[in-house]
Amino acid sequence: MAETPRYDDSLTIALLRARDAVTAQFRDHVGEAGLTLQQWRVIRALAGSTELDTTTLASRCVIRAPSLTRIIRRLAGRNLVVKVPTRDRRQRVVRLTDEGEALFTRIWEVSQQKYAAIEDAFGRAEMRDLVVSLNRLCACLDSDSAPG
Amino acid sequence: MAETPRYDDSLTIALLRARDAVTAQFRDHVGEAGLTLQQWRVIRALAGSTELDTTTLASRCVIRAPSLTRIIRRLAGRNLVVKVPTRDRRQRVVRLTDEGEALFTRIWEVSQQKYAAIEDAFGRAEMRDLVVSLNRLCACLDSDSAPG
DNA sequence: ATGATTTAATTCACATGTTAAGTAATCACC
DNA sequence: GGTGATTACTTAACATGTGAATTAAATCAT
Repeated sequence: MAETPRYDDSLTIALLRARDAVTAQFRDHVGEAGLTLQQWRVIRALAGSTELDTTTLASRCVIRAPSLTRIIRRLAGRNLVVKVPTRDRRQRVVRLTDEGEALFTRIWEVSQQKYAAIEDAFGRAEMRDLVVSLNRLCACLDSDSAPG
Repeated sequence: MAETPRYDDSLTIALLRARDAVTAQFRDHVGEAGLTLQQWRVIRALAGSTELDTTTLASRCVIRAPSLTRIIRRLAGRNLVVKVPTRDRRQRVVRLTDEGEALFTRIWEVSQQKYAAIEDAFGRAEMRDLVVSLNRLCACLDSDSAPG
C-alpha cells in the first residue's frame, strides 16, 4: 500500500494495472460459469444470434487469430458455438448455440451489475471520458507508424 | 477502418485495445534485443543496481509470481540477472549483471524516444491526465471489494 | 482455363497468464 | 525451544499470447 513504484508514471504500467484491476472484477463470476475471460469476450461478441468470421471476432475481442482458433475449438467442444456454412470456404463463421445463448444470458446479468458498480465507484462521466481518451490514444498510435 | 464494433464503449475492450496499441510501439525494438516485453519490464525495474525481491518485482512489473519465476530463470540463464544472498532465505532477491545493465542502456535510449513520440502524438497533458485517471481507477477498484 | 498471387485460417514452437497445490523458511506463542 | 500458522516462492497443469511457417481457397492476370 505504502510503496510507490518508481515508474508508476509510465503509461504502459498504468494500462496494465488498470486492465488488471478491471478484469479482476469479472474473473471470479465468469470463472464460476466455467469460462475464461477470453472465452467470455467471444461469447459476448456472438450474443444475440450474431454470426461472425474469425477475423472480425479477433478484432472485436482483441484476441489474436491463433488464440481464437483454440478458443473456438474449445467452445465448440462444449457445444456453446457452432460453425456456420459460408460461400467463401476459407472463412470460419461461427454463432452461439442455444446453450451458448443461455450461458451468455446467465452471466450477462451479473456482469452488467458489476460494470455498473465500477461506474458508480469511478464516476459515470469520468468513465465515459476515460473510454474516449483510450480510444483516441489507439487512433493516434494506429495511424502514424510511418517513420520520418 | 469503417467497422465500429458494437461494444467499443466497453471499458474492458478499450483498455485491451489501448494496451495493445501502446505495447505494439515497443515490441519490435525490444524483440530485436532478444527480449519479450515482460522480460524488458523486469530488466527496467532492476536498472541502476536496484535489488528487488520477487514479490516487489511482481507488483511493479504487473506480472504474477509464477510467471516471474520463469522469467527470472530465463534471464539468469542468459546471465542478465543474478541472485543476491539475503537474511530471509525464503526471499529471492535479484539484481542485474553488468551485461544486464548494458542491455538495459542499449534498449532504454530508443525506448524513451518511442515513448516521447507517443506523448507528441497524443498530447503531453492529455497523457498525464490519462495516467492519473487510470491510477484513480485502480484505486477505486482495489479498495471496495466489500459487497453490501 | 492455367498458373502466380493474395487472403483466411490453422498449426507450430515457445513464452506468459492463471489458479491451485506444494515446499521451505520464518514467526507467534507458549 | 518446539509446534502450528504464516509467508515467499516454486511447481504443475492448462489456457492464452506471439510470430513464423503452413495449408487451403479465392482472386487476378493473362
